[in-house]
Amino acid sequence: FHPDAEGAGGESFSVAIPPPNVTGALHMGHALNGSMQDALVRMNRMRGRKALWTLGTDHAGIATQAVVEKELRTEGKTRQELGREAFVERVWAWKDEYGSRIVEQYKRLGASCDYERERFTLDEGYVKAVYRVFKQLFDKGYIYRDNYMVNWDPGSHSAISDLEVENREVEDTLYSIDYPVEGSDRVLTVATVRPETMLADTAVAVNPDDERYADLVGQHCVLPLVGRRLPVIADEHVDPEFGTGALKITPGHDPNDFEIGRVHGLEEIGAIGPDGRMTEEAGERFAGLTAAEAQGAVVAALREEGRLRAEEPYVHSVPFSHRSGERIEPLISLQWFCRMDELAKPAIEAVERDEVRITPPQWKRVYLEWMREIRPWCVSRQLWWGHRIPVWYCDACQETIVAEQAPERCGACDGPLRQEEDVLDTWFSSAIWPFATLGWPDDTPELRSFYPTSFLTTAREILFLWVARMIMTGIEFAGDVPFRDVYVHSVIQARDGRRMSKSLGTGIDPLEEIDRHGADALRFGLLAMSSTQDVRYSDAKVQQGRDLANKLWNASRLILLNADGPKTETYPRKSAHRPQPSRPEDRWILSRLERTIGSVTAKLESYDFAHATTEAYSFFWSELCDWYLEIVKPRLYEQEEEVSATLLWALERVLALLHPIMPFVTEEIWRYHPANNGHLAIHSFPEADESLIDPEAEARVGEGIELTQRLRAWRDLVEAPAATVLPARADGGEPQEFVGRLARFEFVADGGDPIAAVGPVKVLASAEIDGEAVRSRLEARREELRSEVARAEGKLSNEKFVARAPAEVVEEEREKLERYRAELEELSE
RNA sequence: GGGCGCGUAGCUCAGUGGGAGAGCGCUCGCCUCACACGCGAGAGGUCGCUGGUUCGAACCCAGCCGCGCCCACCA
Repeated sequence: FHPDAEGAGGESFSVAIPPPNVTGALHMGHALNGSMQDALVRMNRMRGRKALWTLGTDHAGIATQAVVEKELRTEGKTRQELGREAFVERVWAWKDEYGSRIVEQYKRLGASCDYERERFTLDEGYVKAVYRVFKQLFDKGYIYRDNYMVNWDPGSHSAISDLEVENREVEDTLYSIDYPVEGSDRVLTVATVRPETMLADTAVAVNPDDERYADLVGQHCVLPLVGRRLPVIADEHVDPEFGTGALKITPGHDPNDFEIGRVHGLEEIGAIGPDGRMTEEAGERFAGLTAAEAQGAVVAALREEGRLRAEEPYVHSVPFSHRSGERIEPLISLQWFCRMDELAKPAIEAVERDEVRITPPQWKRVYLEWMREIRPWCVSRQLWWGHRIPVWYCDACQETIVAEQAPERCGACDGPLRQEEDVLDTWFSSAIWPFATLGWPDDTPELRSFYPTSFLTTAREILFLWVARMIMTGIEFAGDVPFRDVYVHSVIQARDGRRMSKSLGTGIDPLEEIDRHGADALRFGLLAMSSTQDVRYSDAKVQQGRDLANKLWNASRLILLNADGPKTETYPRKSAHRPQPSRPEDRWILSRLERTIGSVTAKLESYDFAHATTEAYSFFWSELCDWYLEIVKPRLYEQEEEVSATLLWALERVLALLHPIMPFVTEEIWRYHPANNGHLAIHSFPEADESLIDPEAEARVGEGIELTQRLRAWRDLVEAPAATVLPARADGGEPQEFVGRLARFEFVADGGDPIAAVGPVKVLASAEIDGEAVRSRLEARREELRSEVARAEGKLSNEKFVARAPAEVVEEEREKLERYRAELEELSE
């Protein structure tokens, strides 16, 4: 799993794993995603490509800091008490102890990652890459610092990006509050679900076309409880239909109002602080209260003053932190931002031109639409765990220095420097994962050999958060797209159709499933149930995988213990060589095998894992085991050479074909195969051999199989005892040998009058058969045939059908009619 | 508010213009010397509803009903 870094990118096959959080445990999403990546990595490795699957973990700023802070709390400590340096040391200690857990779990899944090249988003070389990127973006003028409205997460005490916010429906109370108009007895009634934010109001807005208030624009209201004069402004954002058509403007605590405020040059007041408590700006009465407490107090005060016009329940969507689950507090703060528009341009073109192909294709449009309206990215976080932003301030001369390495003193005044306290958004570092893991910014052999990577599999939820950003940084910094293909896979839901989630208790632990059924079973099951649309987790599919592993083992045992003579020598013994059998059944299985190889391979290559797995399954189970092995058992027991060669060859190819999906059991069986000359993981992957495709043998054996099935069905219908061999006569040539053996019929030259006809076979009378059952069976079949004949005749007597349907369809219908008529004729004798 | 997707056998899902499929479950018969995690044979579906296009519709089009997801600054 550790390929040499040599040669150009085109000769290799490389994949960068979506780095799991160091705090994480393997969940079903990892397991599915890992199964897909491993299937393709293993297939390409077997094909002789230099296959690198880079593994690593993400430092996951908020999540990891939260875990360690929780640990501290149980000791009665806080991170503030510990101080930044000691706290960060503590997190590293935690990482050293627990950070490899998820890596070990990937091993249990069978992921063929390069465990010797494991990376971490905070390891030394990676930090260098992050700082280089920050510096270059700053120098280009993309990164800047600004006071701006951000999503403040009171849970993690940090700003978070728009993409880390989720909206939930919440029932709040909508309060209507009267704002008296200065120098008049009129009032403007405004509506709000957050009355406490009124303390930071700096205007009231109405729609410019709203005639009701036209005369008030330019006048002032007086803010109740506070007494501040608020200008009445006109702005198109105000919907005259909503409430009274008057909107309180709180630029400090509402994203909409912030925009309006900037346009109108309004004052921005912060009445709620980063700790979620009211600030001095809220006034003496409220300062220090939590926002929720303040809400109660403000409402009570308004009620007392008679300003509260109405209260009504109101359902609307409210932003919550995806990280901490707490309600977002929009507020203005000084943060670092990254302009995205310039970076987005080439990333849009790359996808438009299919330099990055997105599968399934509908996601291409979703990506493009989002990218075309991309907004600045707030990249700073008020955390301690992460990449501390490489910016230094000189308090003496107000100089700001951005550098990849810590400068000693201020370049301008030689004064002392202090580094920015904030760290970078975790996604800032994961955005450069595909090339930073390969050693960028150094020109390493790995980078030359393995960049760009071959493909990325992902759930759609991180298409914007991660995938889009990797495309942008890849083009900007590594000079090429980070991957050629993006496959957006389905989400595996809980058994009841809900999301799998820890908080809902709906998660299914893949490691428990591995314990229960084996990693191969889980991998098979996940691939079989996956598709492009969401599916419920299916225990049955995993069990199907387990059953397949078992079947592989047992069928292999039958073959390996009997083929090719007694096994006393150690392997490698005799190679499985390409057989050239003469019997139709041998040629049949080889033909079916090669077709399956071609089809399964094509499906794996196009990310159609569900069909690839089930097709391989049904070939192996139904055709190879149920039919071929049963057909050839007598020859196999005699260790006949031709059947041995055919079976060993087929087994080798089936094991190799299935290895990318079920690596453990196939590798283990391979140890016993006489052609073994090393690990199956690096054995060659089968390529469909067209010369073995044999339509003639397929047709001939197909007939035998059909006849066998009809004979067996007939036996069941007439309730013939299972073990009894029934006498029969075949007019016009005896069927293939296996038909009689597998259906338990004995063909005799003569033997009296037939009691029934099953295709070309005449069943003869015998003591075990109930004559009445035979007669009713015959009648049932005649009825079936009469209805088929009627259906075909009806179709063919439709002049329009005959005239307009394609000739071969009409011809097919005629042939069917002939066949059914002939059989009916026969049975009517 | 905009966008995407789904509704097919009891369950979970394939099938996207020419006679309805898989796995599980169910019924019947089999401990047949690889496998009972098995073998053989079956039952089971007006393909959400209503219209339309077509010689022909689960499949294409329109509308309706039900469900899910993503995006979005109406207090």
